[in-house]
Amino acid sequence: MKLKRTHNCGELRIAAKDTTVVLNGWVENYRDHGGLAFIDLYDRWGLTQIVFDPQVAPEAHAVAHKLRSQFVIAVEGEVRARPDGMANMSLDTGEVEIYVKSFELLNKSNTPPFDIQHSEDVNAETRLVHRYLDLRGKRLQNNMIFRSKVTGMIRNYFLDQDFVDIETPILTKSTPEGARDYLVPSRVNPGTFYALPQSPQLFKQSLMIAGFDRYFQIARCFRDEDLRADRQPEFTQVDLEMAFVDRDDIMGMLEGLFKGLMKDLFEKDLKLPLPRITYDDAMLRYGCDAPDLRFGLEITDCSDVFADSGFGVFKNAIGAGGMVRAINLKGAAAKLTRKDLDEMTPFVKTYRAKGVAWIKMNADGPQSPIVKFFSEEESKALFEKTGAETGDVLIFVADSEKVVCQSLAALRDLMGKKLGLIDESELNFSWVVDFPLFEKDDNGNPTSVHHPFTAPRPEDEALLDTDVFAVKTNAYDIVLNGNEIGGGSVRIHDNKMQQKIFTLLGISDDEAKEKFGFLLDALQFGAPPHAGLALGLDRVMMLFLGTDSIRDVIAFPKTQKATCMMTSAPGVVAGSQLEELGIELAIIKDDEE
RNA sequence: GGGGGCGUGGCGAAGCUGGUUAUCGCGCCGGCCUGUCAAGCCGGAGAUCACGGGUUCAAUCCCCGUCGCUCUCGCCA
Repeated sequence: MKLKRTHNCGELRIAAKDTTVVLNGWVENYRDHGGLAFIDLYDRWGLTQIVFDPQVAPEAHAVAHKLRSQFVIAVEGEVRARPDGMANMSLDTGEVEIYVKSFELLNKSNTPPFDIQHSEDVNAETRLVHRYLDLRGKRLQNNMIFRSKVTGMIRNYFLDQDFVDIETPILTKSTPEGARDYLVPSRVNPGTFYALPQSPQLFKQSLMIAGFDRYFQIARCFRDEDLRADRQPEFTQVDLEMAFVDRDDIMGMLEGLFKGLMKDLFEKDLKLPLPRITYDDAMLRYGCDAPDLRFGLEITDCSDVFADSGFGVFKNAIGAGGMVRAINLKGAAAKLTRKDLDEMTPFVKTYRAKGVAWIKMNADGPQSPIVKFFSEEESKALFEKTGAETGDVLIFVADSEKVVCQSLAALRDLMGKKLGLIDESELNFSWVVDFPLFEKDDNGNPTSVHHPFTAPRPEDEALLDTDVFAVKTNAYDIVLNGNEIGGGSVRIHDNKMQQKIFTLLGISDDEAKEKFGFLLDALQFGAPPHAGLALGLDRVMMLFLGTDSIRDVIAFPKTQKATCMMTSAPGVVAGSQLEELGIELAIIKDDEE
């Protein structure tokens, strides 16, 4: 190329008028008036209007009409102030335009398969096949640039705090529990496999034992599980670990990070310390361990009111070991129609609840299909307990604890939106603490709530021998607008305790040795007390950018079936490659039969 | 593994109680046009109605299956 740019497409202002500049970029749009022709030239910095005037440069003008969307050009021309009344104040460069003297066509472009600057409504297949074009659009460009800015700030923060950035292996070892692993066959060791890391957990603990007090990494992680709007098979964690610290040190470190980000990115002052709520409290009041605290609508347990109720549905649920809980939708009576209320039942069936009961507190008395079953004392106790007043709506779910919590948590979020209680511009951070160490799996056996390296609270250690499900941990999740964006814990740094936890999890000594032997060994060589946390960077980006899809914050995301539409990954491989790896496929493709 | 939504020129939509020349907007191609900025005016091209099967005299439309995208429950230590 002969014409190398002197400026980018977003930086020229009126002060540059009468100078000669060279711009490089893509043609976004052309408006050919036969005489004058205008071109919108853009790059990632912005957009500048180019003018082809036959009186200024007849040769350039003569070929300008051949330019098309996405052609790549270089123009040399004079910066001029736009004529009076012709400035475009919606553009940073809108007070100027470039009168072309000469230009160079650097490359042509096929007609793009969709409008690059307005791709929101285009079907996902087309956009993902041509991801490089979607990424050329302003929205995704801004998202990726924003992400780069944020990761830069995060790196600077931790480096300023004297953390060491250390890379850990991508080819590592499969571990039991947790998500399904992505496996990579070893050519040199036929029949064996590496696993891609679900997180650098064991490496960062090893780094603590190695003395790299204050480690961090922006690390790629891999989990072979089904995808969601906020879940990709490969995703990014901001991973950190510190030695000689306790829970509050980690939490304080994170609070400092977010305070800085909020200030630098949004010019908001984050009030510290962030609110803390215990896991038990969160489950009771919000039905989930990552409550959205932007609005109220707390859950009230009404089981004691209905333990002996004349309403069989409630009584039986309680009798079966379940519970009845309610949400008082304050002042919602006028906003919710009968249809809204009836639609809650199919909504909660997703969570295996049988239905939603409701009471509309009308001025002329409670309106409800169920209130006739209540005794006067029950009604009185209920209204008192839930604070129900005229104009409110009470909604109930009666079932097992899990179903009640899940259903009411989902209803709470739904109603928060529907009733307009959520300020979408708010970024509401909080901590959830004191998680249990174990929960019951399908067979009633203990399984880690966090991961098997989380330490029990010292004061709860005795419970490990008597009531494992009562043991709490110094684990902590950070929650943003009802989304868990990160979590961590104080780790086990004692070999005996680690072995004990493995035993409680039903991991045999042999298996523990095979899978985690190195960790058990390392814990015997002066492992310091340590704790850490991992942030889900993609989710943080989604929330900061206010987007509903994780695909909007990842340059080359995968589809729900975990394929890449641009590269067509995953793909079949040559038989010779399999042979080399000692692998034989049990699945034969149809067209090969 | 289960449930829901979607699939019609390049893109976005309409159509369908079964019979249409498959409609519209954008884009594309050609022409006109010297102040536009998602320019305007005139003309034109472009569609195996996702794929396969079935019902029917007749299927874009109804039924079954498959594929793809998407939301979601399970799953995600």
